[in-house]
Amino acid sequence: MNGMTIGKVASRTGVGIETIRFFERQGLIAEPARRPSGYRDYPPDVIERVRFIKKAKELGFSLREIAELLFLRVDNDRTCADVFDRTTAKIGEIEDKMRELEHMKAALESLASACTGAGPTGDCPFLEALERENGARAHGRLLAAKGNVHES
Amino acid sequence: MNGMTIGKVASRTGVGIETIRFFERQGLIAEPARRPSGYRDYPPDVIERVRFIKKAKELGFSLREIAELLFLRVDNDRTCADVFDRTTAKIGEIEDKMRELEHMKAALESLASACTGAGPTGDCPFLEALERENGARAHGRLLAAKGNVHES
DNA sequence: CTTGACTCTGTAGTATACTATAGAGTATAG
DNA sequence: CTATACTCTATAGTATACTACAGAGTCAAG
Repeated sequence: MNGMTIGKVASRTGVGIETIRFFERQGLIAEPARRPSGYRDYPPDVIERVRFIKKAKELGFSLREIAELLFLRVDNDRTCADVFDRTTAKIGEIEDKMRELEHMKAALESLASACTGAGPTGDCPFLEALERENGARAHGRLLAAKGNVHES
Repeated sequence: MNGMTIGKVASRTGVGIETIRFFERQGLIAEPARRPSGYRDYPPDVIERVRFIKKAKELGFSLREIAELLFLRVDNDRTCADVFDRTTAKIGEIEDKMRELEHMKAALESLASACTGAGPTGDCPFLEALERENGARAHGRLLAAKGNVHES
């Protein structure tokens, strides 16, 4: 029984044929079996893998980082504790991203509600809304993610 | 009195001098005032702006998208309703990113807990964990974000 | 058994986002 | 004053992630 050709994978994932071959060269997807003709013959699970790569890129992960996620496993080189550490580190990175997104979302919501009410106040309403969020955070909650504010 | 030189902005934001000039050429930060020497003279709020650009990039926004966020405002070209629409669209994009991140986080947590227990099961434990999450979602919650699964 | 769509390898080109360098002027500590 | 650090413009180079050929072979409907 044959699997999918590269064109099928491309159309089912919304990723170009050239890009899929590129991912293969970069080691992000395994070299597939070949048909007698030399055509690549993909197993079904390549679809999930390509879709994951696509999504992760949209979330700001580089192909190198995506490879790290994809190769998180216990094997000859990595102990279970090592994988656990890397995994929790990745979880931390993701939580950071989520916090920043939540922050941006709050700023945009503030901007949207300000818009329905009064007009613009300053030069960059979005950054002002973000600042209001920063202020709210500093007083009410975490205070994190403000960077080093002191002079050098 | 004088504001900051470009080197100060660079050290306080963790962004290179060349990159700040690049952001200026791209229109992401306004051309600053100049000192008699020709040196750029930045107001304090450029710090927040550069930090925002840096963070937004880490969240997978392109410089073009970041510019769109930065220029969300009511002016001669844009009505209030237009800004409201764009803002809510951006909020939607952010919510999508957050959902994906939550999904990845759950997969990684599943991977971390599986690791402390039994050994690896298949070729790519991470994608398997992600699949388990997909399954859980399809049965318990949203069912969204699975893409088009049907044949073409 | 041909014709049009698909795939192969290899190489080259593009877009985005920096990053480095040259050559000259400016600022400031000692 | 002068040495060293900083900044200027302009241009060129790099890394990442594709994207587009060229030229040849393969597949599948009619």
